[in-house]
Amino acid sequence: MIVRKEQAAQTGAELKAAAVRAFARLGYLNTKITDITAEAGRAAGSFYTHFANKEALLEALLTDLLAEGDASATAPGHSDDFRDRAAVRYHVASYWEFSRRHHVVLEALRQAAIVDPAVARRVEEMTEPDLRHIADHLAKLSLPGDPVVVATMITTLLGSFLATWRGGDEVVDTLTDFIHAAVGGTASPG
Amino acid sequence: MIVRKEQAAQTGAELKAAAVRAFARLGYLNTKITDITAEAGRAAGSFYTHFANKEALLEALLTDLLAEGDASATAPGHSDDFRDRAAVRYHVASYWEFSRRHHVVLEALRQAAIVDPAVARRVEEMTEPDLRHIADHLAKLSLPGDPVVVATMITTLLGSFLATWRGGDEVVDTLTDFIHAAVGGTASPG
DNA sequence: TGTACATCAGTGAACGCGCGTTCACTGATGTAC
DNA sequence: TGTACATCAGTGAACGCGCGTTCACTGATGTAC
Repeated sequence: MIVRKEQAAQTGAELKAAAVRAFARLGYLNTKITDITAEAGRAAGSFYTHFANKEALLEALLTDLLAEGDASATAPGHSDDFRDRAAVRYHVASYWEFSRRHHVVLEALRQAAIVDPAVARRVEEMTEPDLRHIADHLAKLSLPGDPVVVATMITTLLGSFLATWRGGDEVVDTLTDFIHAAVGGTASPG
Repeated sequence: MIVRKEQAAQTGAELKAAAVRAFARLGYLNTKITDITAEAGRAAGSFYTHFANKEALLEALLTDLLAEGDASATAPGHSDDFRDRAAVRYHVASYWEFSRRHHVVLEALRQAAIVDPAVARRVEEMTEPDLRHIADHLAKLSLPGDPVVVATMITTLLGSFLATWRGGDEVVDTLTDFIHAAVGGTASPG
């Protein structure tokens, strides 16, 4: 039998889920190890059977997130001409959906990055492909500024705006219009 | 004589200046009281002659910042029609200049806000007039979205982008073009 | 299948480090007369 | 102006709280024979 291993994995998963709930309630930086174990209904010491420390748990959550991201990443071919409003909307909507699903972990990463430069670098590396992706799309347009700078503006705008905004889907359209117009897209009838 | 009082005020000012240097080097959240006093070349206990705690010192820095802000706030009349590129640039440049001068304190406030909801509220209150100011300008335009939402996008973009970007003045122009185009301004020759 | 021993997830009290904060003390500045 | 006392900024060692982390212990699961 391998019941014992499965039990342990299960407890580890429960601790991660409890951590996400605790982070959502208290914020990553304010969450103590005992907040997590209490949320999971376990003893304090139990935490260290599964994770070396709070940062290692966050790393595990990041791994889960990236695994899911990769699964849905290479989506069906989409237009990459940002003069086309639909192309912009596709990207904004993807980003929005991802942000909405994972906002607790993303916010936790942001907070961890503030205190720990190593995490900051990690988050940057993680964000870099997105940036490159968008910059590549932008390179085809005739922009007033460096494509990388404009791409940084767009990801910054999406990242921090979606992180804080507690609105509905109409924001996706407003963001789309904003960015579409900003990169010189043709006016849309809608 | 009032030498003693002056001396104390002087030391208090030195501690604030040392704190800003320490925050710049370590980040607000990572800075310990003794980092500040060491930076100022004083004993640890000296701190409490001037401030109740680290947050009180930050509040003092905020007061200084607001005082300076008010002094230069009501600048000579500027165009408030955002279809006019010069009007947009004026606002972006003001924001940029302010951000650049005070980025350490602004970043410290951001960090403090993460850990303490009371500070978060304070920062929001402090930012609110700016938001209203911009929203008012935008209300005159025919935008695709709610002016307040668009204004939030603009301040979010400026705030977080300028906070992280270590570039020169050419960014002001890129940001101006980005925002100007986004709010539907007419194309500019420059 | 049963017994004796080994392993290991989980427990929770205790330990100890880091750091904010205090406090008895010093020496210089201010005040009273 | 001089003396005696009061005040107060500044010192730095010590205190103590909060919390991350450890560790001896338990009881259940797994293994050997």
